[in-house]
Amino acid sequence: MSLTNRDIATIFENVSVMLEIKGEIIHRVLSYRRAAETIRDLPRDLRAVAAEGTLTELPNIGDTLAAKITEMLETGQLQFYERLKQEIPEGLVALVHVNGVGPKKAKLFWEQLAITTLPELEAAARAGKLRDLPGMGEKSEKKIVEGIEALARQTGRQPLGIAQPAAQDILTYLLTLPGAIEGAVAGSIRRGRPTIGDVDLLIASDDAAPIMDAFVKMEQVARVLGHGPTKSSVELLNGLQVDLRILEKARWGTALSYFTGSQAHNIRLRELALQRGWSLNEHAFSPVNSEGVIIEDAPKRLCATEEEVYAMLGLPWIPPELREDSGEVEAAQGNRLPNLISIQDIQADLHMHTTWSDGTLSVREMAEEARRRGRKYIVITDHSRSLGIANGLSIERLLDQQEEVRRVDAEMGSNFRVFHGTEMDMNADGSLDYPDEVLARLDFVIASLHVSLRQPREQITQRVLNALRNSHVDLIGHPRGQYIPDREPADLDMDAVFAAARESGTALEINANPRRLDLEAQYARRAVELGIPISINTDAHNAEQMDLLHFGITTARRGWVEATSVINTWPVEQFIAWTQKRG
DNA sequence: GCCGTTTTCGGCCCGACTGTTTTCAGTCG
Repeated sequence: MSLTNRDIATIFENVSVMLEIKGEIIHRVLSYRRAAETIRDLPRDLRAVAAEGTLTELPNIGDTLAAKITEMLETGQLQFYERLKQEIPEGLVALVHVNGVGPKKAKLFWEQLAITTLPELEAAARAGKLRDLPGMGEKSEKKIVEGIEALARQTGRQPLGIAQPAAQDILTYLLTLPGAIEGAVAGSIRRGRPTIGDVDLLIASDDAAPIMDAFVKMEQVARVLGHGPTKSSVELLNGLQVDLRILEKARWGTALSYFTGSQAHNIRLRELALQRGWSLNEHAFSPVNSEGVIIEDAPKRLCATEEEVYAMLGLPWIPPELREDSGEVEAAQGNRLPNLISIQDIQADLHMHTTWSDGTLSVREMAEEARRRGRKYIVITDHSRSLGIANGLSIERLLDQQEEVRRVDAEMGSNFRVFHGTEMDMNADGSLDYPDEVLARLDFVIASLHVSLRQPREQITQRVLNALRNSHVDLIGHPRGQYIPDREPADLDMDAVFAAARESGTALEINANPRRLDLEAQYARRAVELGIPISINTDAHNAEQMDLLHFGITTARRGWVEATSVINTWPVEQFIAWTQKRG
């Protein structure tokens, strides 16, 4: 029984909560939590890092936690955790997931009423047994019942592609209200995270109260979680939580920076501020004395733009997509921030479908829609023969299609090129879905996983390695096969995939469809570090999906990707030369 | 428990809102 990165992250997270319930000092608690986050976002198998002996080079992993990781990898369990479970019931961890219940309350319920599970807590709350506990009352008891009910119907994190338009709609409404000067969608949506826990909106106004009132009274609001003069929280009918913050325009820079996060990035900024003699919050920079205490009557420094905030810290403005405390502050200090790719850099879409397989438009229509959106060339890549559900192309139909593609290419004129490719399945048995002599006749070959995504690690990794070793294969499409939020990625050995891609020079895709966003940012970043070419494509099955490209660009930016690493930023001549050289 | 151009020991970001209090602890982001 071997533990995965995710298992180990979960154990550290549980340890963190249990230590907090135990009353351990908060910094030790946070160490476990930060380590869990590091591991959860790690683009490599911990086993490989441990084998290299470089665990302590990971952020937030020191000697102690490295030893604990090693123990878990070797024995499948953690003695420290097992002992902790004797002391603190593991079930208490679930209690703190209830909105309004934290470590102190969980401990109270356990010690006073022997509650150790969610059902027990709900029963006690409904029976009115919580209200007489110290610090509790009828209201907080009712809130716990509601919190448990909310947990039950909670849909979990929302895909960026759903949350972003929803957030924009609400913001647009709020900006129609009198007194609303400016607004922004902040938080994890602004940072472009693939899934969104809650929506953070920011409004600049000198008269917050009426806007707040309108916000909590919106028709799609199911429940008001909090309602103060400058900060409110609501749960929408669709389960999405939306937080609204309102500040004056003169504080827009500090407010937007604060509300964009991430929390870890904010902490870094505040530490930097302290080093420079300032306490930073969402309102302003306040001068502090040598003990770090705010000097009350000294003038504060307000920032109306984010650029001013970063300038106060001696830094260039850091793009939101980088604000995860994953090296961006150090890069900014060293003037080494990446020159991130932008949507204008994209010249081509190398992955799209037509009515030949499961698309809704013809080759000609797709070409025209792509040209209308400013692309200079595209590759038509319909599904291959084994993917019957998507009307995959037999060899005969594939060759027929090539004639049509050539004809459309000629019709479109020399300023727009249409190439012929395929999105070929890597079959469950490890074979590729077309023979080499067929692949040799295509301009561009994508290999993708669509079936048997739950194969064991060695088996599914081998399928991808087989494709990478075929010189006709130019790109691995949506490499990890995830589908947000329903389907977990395949259990691929990404170290092995990267090594093989580096060897063969095969590109890896960032699929821009917000249900995929695959490669995810941390993997894209690792791929680029290794010199592996990237391609950002829409995988469009219709015209509308071509407009989702920006999600792919955002994901690439989160992965520190520059245009030079992305093959579809190239002029068409360079693209042709690259594919021809690959054979 | 981590981490380091103020430190290998002694720090570790900061404020809004709620409910129960009568000045504040707990929770959240």
